[in-house]
Amino acid sequence: MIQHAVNLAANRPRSSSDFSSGRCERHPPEGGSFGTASTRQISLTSAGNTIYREGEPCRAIFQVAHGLARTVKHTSQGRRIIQSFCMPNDIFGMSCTSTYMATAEAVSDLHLMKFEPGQFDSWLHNDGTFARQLCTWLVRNSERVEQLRLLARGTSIEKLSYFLLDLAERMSARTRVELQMSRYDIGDYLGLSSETVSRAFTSLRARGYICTDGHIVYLRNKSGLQQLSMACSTR
Amino acid sequence: MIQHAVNLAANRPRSSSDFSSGRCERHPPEGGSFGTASTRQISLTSAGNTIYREGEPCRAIFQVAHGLARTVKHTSQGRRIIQSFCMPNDIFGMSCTSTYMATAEAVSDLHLMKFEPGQFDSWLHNDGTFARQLCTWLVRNSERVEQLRLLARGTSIEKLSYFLLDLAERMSARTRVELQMSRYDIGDYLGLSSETVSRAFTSLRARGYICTDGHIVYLRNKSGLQQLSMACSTR
DNA sequence: CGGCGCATTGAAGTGTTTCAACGCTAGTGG
DNA sequence: CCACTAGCGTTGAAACACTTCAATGCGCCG
Repeated sequence: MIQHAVNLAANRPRSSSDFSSGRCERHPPEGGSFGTASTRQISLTSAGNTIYREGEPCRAIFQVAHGLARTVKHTSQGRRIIQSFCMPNDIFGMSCTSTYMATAEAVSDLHLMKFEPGQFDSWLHNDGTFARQLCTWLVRNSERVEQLRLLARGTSIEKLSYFLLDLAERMSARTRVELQMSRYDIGDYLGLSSETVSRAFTSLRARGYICTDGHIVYLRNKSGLQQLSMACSTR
Repeated sequence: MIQHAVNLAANRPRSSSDFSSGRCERHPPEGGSFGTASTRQISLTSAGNTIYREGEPCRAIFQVAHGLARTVKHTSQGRRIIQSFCMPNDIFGMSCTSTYMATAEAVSDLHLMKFEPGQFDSWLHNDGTFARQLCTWLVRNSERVEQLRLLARGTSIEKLSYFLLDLAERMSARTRVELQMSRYDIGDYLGLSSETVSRAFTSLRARGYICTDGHIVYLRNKSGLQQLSMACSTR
């Protein structure tokens, strides 16, 4: 069934969920865990490297241990969309076909846990707790992707506000957010050009909502950002 | 875990998959099925009715037997987004919280199968085949939602072309598609205003790619439509 | 028959993209 | 060691697409 690959890690479950240890927000552990020491392999990848390409047979499912990965798709006409940024604990590489549905790349230097795709089927079939955790993860993931669709009608500034707040939350950061990705990446994630993203940054800076220092962003007025992002979110 | 509600039925699995009978595209039945006669209840709802509202406690998970439903969300500022159109065999009403994450409404007169949400957990926990089918469904659903995100950068005409082809495929229609939803619905699904949708229809009509007769659309040049939709899809 | 909702079309306004230019930084090779 | 190059971020200006507001026509239903 779930043989392997489509990206699940589109978004990490909010706040403190930790799939690999069997914990899940609002759903405390009930035993069981995502893989065992014997099935895990840690691999290192450096920034810019491709982990796998869309269409390749799935040889592994990954979970980020450290660093940032992205999964990307290209339309037939060459437009690029970033499907997800994968942060520590995020899973990617699952699919309901036998090939990867997106390309995965290391944004920064990366520590990855690797799982045998074949294991998933048997865990799913034999371990009820695992199955429920995975399904919860999948449903939550759907919700996050849906949230991204809600952004569709918003302005670039609203989208960027949402993006920054979301990033801060996923990184468990209060006000200091390190952007490891480029403006192009952000644009391809939010459905904007890199120039528009840049202008949105400038605008938020001019309003005093954020200030930037290289790749670090300081959220100076979170409630202001929240108000902006409200326009395109349900929270 | 999956207690009940977020809409899963964002999109029905491509072509002939039939979740309820245990069949799934590319994944033939392996026994087990989605519910049994004893757990099913058929309910009827007429066009325009609300099936449940966002935020309500989930009392049931639904599968469309006949007709069309939609699930909608509203941003904090009142913008409406249609999350999914649910066609026969589509499932909706699942969530990883105990409340519905979207509102479900009947677009046309509707026959629904109702399932006890509590059952899901126990099936998931005890029936490995059910778990794998559900997870496959969820992953496939994620892929479809991702596809909708790919549309983000396309023009209104490209989006509408994709929408019409997708609808035809889901309805197993060759060239004759009955639109049960309004221009507003289509707009809120594709992230466009109803006027822009209307203009896109006019444009496709002018090119001779489609012709319309009331709520019926005839696809006159499918390869032309495909070429247009290519810009914002991966197929 | 009147009223209402939906579809269509026009025109003006707005936001984003595209093309272009420039500064900055980091990495490279002479 | 330093110029050189390449890539990224920023900003400007023009072009483009979509939205918004407005008006009209149509079909349906009470």
